[in-house]
Amino acid sequence: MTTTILELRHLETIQALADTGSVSKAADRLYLTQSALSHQLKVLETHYGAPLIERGAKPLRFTAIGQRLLELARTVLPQVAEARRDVARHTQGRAGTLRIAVQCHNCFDWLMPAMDTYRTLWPEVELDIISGFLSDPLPLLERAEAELAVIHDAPAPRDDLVFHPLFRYESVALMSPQHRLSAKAWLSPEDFAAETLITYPVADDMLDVMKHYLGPARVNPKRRTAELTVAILQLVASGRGIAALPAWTVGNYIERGYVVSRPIGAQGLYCQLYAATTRAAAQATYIDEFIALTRKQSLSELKGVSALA
Amino acid sequence: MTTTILELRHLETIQALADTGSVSKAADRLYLTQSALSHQLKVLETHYGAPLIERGAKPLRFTAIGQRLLELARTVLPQVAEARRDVARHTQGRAGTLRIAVQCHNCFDWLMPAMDTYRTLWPEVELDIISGFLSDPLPLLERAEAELAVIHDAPAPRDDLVFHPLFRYESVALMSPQHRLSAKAWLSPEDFAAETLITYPVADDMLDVMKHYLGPARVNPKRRTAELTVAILQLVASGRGIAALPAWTVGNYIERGYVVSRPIGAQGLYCQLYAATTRAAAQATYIDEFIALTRKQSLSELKGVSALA
DNA sequence: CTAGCCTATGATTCAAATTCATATTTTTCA
DNA sequence: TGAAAAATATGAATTTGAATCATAGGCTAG
Repeated sequence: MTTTILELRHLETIQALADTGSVSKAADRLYLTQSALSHQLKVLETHYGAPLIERGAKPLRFTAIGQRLLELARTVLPQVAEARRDVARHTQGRAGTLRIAVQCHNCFDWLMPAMDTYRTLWPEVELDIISGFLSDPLPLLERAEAELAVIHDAPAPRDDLVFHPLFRYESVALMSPQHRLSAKAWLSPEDFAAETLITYPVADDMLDVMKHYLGPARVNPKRRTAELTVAILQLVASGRGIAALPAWTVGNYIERGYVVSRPIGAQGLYCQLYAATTRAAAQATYIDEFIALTRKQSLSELKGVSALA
Repeated sequence: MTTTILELRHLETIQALADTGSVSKAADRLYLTQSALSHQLKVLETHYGAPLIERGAKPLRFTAIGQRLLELARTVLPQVAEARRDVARHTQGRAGTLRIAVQCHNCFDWLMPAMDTYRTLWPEVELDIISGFLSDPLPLLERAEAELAVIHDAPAPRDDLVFHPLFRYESVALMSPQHRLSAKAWLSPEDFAAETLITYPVADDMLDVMKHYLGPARVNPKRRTAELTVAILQLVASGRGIAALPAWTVGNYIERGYVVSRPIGAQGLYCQLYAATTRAAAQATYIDEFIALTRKQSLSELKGVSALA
């Protein structure tokens, strides 16, 4: 009778489809294969006897019934999420603390908006940022001085900690539009050698370019440091050197022609962010939700950011 | 991450649990086994680490988190149903006609309320009742003079028609409280033999007692007929004879002591109602929904009615 | 205490969702 | 336009997990 072929899973898919604009990207976000979503869609479409999306449309358009199901997803999924939170509040202890240890300057760019959203969902959770800019924040977790640590790259699996993938971003080289290197399609380690590299005043292993590109290539350019991103960009714009920053931090400046960006290496330099928690904390819904929310919000609002397996 | 263990299926289960007050009854309603629901519950409960229902409570009480999920089900499921209707309106032709052929007098008791509810959900569907009180309404389906026929008992499977189970009800014998047979716990065919049987003025094979009980026993009591249920009951109450009617039609009269009821046969006489449609009509969502709604509403509002496999 | 009803559970079966491998289509850019 | 890259579709294999079956355990009422 009321054979409910439709499940929440499908609504998640439809929402991801709308958010990402493509089947493959939606699959990434949902931690599924593209094939899985394609099959899911086919099941729904044969069930309804009509397509949900218009095949061969670049920004992915929904048909009328696709729209209607999307609307359903948009109203229903938040209600489900809210119920989940309420249930978690009942089953797990009342409130909780969430102290977040961050390594990198730029992380504030996405952490702050995510925290703002989170606060509306979990008002009772005490949120804190611990920013000593330590090169290794994991000991903070062990010593129970933080519940969550944002770290670069996937560390070796550990018994006591869990690593949750956040997202992947591209670090790009920045230079003034007049800079001689702007003629190149991408920068090699040698290109950096003769330049002044403008960075935050932190250790090398906290700088993506050094750790993953120039370090392995044994290139160590001259340095100049600035505390603030704007200061770095100002130095870059005035030709004092080149910098390397995550693509998302500089989108505006590039659009305005203030500076130009070039890939680091032929393939570009991609970096990965993970959230680390203790195994216990990973069980707590309020922490789990913070990670999921951060991930989702960052993926949809930051440029040049993509999902991570 | 946001591992949605919860699915619409679970919400359906929780709602059925609340509606029926027991796991087994809920299973019947959902066309699942009791075991299936028990397993479902266990999955949810181990996931949340807490029970959803209080074990060993007769009318089945929900825990706090069970309540919360029930609340979710009650808000979400209607939204999903509405979306389903909207999608059906898009994919299948605009409006539709639904002409219902009924065999039995009593069917109006549950058909009318169901039709009222249905009209609010599918206002564009033209609803009609065809009540010639024919003993076999199936030809009406074949001749496309009706879209749905309510019939007694499961007929032999046919290629061109689909039979949808509606529900099971008990037909009970009715007599005045002073009647000598009221001393018996249940009535045998012989008990009927010496009595006057008061019935609607229709053929024998449309009367449950005759068709399924007295007919096979070759008992053919004296008759007296009346058009209206109240008239039959009046005759019964005044000792002019006994009657046999579905339990749900006479609930009030029995409670007030106007008449008393006794099972027909030691096990009671149970009858089955089915909705028949053409195979094509069974595909149409608006017809399918009518059947589902009728079934559900009758099961929850009529006394002495139970689910049918 | 026993019969009857309801629920729980392990084992098995069955269905369905996902992945894998690959084909097909579409897009991009030289 | 052609070739490479990206995105999507699809059949088969695999894996997951949901339902049933068979049965045991509990509770209630007579």
